[in-house]
Amino acid sequence: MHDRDELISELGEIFRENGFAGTSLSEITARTGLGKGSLYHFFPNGKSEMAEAVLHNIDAWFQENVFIPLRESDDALDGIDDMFAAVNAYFDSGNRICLVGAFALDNTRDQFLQEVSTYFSDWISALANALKRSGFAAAVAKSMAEEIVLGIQGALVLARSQEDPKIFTRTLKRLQQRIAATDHA
Amino acid sequence: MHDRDELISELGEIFRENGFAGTSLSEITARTGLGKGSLYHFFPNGKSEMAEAVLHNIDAWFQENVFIPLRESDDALDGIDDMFAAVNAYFDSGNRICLVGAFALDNTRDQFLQEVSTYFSDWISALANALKRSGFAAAVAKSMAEEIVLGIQGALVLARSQEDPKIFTRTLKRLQQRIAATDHA
DNA sequence: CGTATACTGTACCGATCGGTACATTTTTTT
DNA sequence: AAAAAAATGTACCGATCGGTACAGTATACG
Repeated sequence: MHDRDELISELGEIFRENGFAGTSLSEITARTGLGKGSLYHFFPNGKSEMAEAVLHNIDAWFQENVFIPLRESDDALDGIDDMFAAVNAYFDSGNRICLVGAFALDNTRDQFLQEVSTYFSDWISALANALKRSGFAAAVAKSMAEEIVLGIQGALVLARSQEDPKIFTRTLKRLQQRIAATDHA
Repeated sequence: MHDRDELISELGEIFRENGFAGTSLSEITARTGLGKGSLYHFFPNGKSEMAEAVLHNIDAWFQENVFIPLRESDDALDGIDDMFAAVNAYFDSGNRICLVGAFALDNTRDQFLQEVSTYFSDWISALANALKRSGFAAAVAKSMAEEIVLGIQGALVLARSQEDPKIFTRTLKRLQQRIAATDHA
């Protein structure tokens, strides 16, 4: 494991596969090659601090690659296009789930409530902002943003259930298409 | 615990809250009031047989209350309306998650691949069938059905992440609305 | 160089894990 | 009532859980 960032993203993959409760320290030591000594040196609070770090990394990635472009791109529609491209890359064209969404579903959520909650609310508000800037009325923008974010989450669930990542990519296309097809007031 | 059915639905709630990996036998004995002796009498294969039973019960409920009405209602649009009502009731207006969707996200899926996979494919195909009967072209019906099922799953994720069940109910309304608003070929 | 600091491996902890064995109790059947 | 079957409580199993202690090693820095 080269650096801390690489370690944290490997931790993320482990949590994605097994869930938080389903991830054991022994799997972490096996997959990362790090002994408990090292692990607890980097994360004195153990498993939950590791998950915090992973969530923080995810947040930072989305801030940089999705939320800020959405809010600050000169052309709002360009920012939205960039979002779809970034999201498609991040979720590996439907082969990778959303860890935050997975955490949200069971009582893991309660342990990371702040992170889980703001991840989605930031996303929706950044996207609504871009839609508004692109000409939609505020209420319409808010509603569309919610629909898009939720559509992405649902597509990830369905894609995995069917072992068919194309469900995700075609959903992304449909959502993107609908923005273009909708009246820009 | 009156009967086996009541036991199985309590098991379902426990799995919903904790996930499969996060559910311990000790929590099950505490919540159901049944000792290990009884539990292993009813489910000789332990936790995974309990989950199988829960998934089977869910499937039976959806078959009866959703899939069959969708396929066999005299008026296809009535069947679809019934689906939305049944789904809203089942997911307790956004206060209850979809266990199958939750299982789909992590490696729990692999242990129940058949059940997870057919739950969604049955749902989509039954809904697509009703949409087709109501006048949509086959390809459109298939696409709409996928969009609706995935929208429901995404809404459950988002609602829980925000502790706001209204996200679910308003998504249901929007999806239902869109069927009416779309050209019936 | 020497010394402080960062990192790591190993042994160990009590608690809990899922599961088994089996005798006892309760219920059903005759 | 007697016998059979279903259901249950308890004690116990080895394995693994997350976490700690700490000595040892590597690395950075003066």
